[in-house]
Amino acid sequence: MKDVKKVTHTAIPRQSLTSAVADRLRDQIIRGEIPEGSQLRQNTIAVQYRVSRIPVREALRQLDAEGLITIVPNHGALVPELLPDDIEELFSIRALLEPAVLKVSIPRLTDAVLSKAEAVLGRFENDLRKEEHIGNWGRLNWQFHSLLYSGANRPHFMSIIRNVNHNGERYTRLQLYLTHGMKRANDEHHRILELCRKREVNAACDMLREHILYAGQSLKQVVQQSRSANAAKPGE
Amino acid sequence: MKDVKKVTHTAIPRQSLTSAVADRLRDQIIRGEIPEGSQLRQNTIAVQYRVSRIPVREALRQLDAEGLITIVPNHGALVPELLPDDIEELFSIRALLEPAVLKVSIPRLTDAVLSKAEAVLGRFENDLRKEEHIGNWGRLNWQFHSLLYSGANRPHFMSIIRNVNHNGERYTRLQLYLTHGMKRANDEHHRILELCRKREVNAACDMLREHILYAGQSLKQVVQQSRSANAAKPGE
DNA sequence: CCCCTAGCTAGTGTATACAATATCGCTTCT
DNA sequence: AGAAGCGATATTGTATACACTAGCTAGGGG
Repeated sequence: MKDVKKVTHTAIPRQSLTSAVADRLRDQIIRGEIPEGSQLRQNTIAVQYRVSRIPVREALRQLDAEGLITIVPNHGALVPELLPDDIEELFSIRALLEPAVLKVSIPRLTDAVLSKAEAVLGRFENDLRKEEHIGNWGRLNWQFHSLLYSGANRPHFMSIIRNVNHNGERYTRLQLYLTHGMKRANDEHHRILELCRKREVNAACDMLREHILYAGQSLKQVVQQSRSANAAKPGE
Repeated sequence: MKDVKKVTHTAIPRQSLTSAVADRLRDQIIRGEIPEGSQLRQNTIAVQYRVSRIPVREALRQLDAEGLITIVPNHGALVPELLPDDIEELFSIRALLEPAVLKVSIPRLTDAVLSKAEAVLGRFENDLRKEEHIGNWGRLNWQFHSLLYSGANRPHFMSIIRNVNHNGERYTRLQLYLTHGMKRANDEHHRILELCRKREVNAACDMLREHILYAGQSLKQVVQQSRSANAAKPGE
């Protein structure tokens, strides 16, 4: 009977409203549904989600610490603007941390994990064919990457990498329309996965680093172009 | 007259209670005044600081996102236990990120910054001689390191590095009693600073990496010993 | 006509009050 | 005596209410 309690406890992880609000806001920001520069009004969010402002405020504090929003005292929370320099920074952080984790992870990757990763790539390609529904590209991309790192058992690394990826994902949306970039990313994913299967640690890490750096470079270019285009016609 | 308003606005940056509470709690955790394993009772903290529980809760959310505490739903906030593996992880993150930032920073370091860093080392040695008052070693150490990186202008890097340093500082206290380690760290600081002055980028970055890795290694050893000693006499 | 200021309004910051949940000791039954 | 269930208490979670701040607009004075 003791087990029942434990099972229900893990089965129904009634998360606090704060966490729920944080998750949904994070998702909306990452997907670009809440665009950069937006003011996050506590009351508006509270009404939307049918909660009081307390959980909203706590969620905002958390997202601020994750780097997704910026809280200005007595001024509220903003989704910060995304500058090309930020992209370069975020992707160089990834290029440093992720290969280091992969290196430790590869020797401990099980076949189960590898085929899970393959399955994720399958779903990715499926979405890619449909052209539409690119909304969960970011989620699949993160699933793939984090699966590759799962053998390393490095929680601190993972927590940082996750945050940085989330921040980067905000930009990735822009690139989505460039099917070219996604196709290339997909090919690279397959080759990286293959190298992991063969346990070719150094080659896999090198390719991962290149993969990340290339994505950052091309993304930066897209954003720069998009910015200058917007600057040309500033009034919406 | 306009100026008056502006001046007072910048002069008295009345931070919110939430931020103030977060700062003081962070400090207490880093210094070890709140030891690992502690339960952070919202009410207790609120009474201590003469505030309501609202700012306390928000501060706790923030510290949780910074990795300094762990919030368990309906169970409160804990200062997590510090395991040797965590130390290794935290210091390898530093060893990856900080040299990368230093590399970009060195060419842009001004003489003013360099002498500021030197001054920090002076205060450090002063404290070292007095033997006591090692309480602000962590603060000085961080000042020195962040000064060296200040030329890079990499806010995302810095935010992560700051958090990781804070987490590591919790352990550093243990090593404080080993004056040997601190003396060595001080020497290394001087040599790193000298290399920065000479703009010998690669040498400085290499030495910084070694500096970090060595600190991590020796700290890990100390913690392991301390743990096994405590395990021998578990009942306090 | 412009500027400056006072008051109004929207929004954030904080406190108090209430609800839900967990913990621990006690009783009770076997 | 031991274990299971129940209840009292402490602690967290959430809502409502109030206080403070900032930004804007309209009105008055130079």
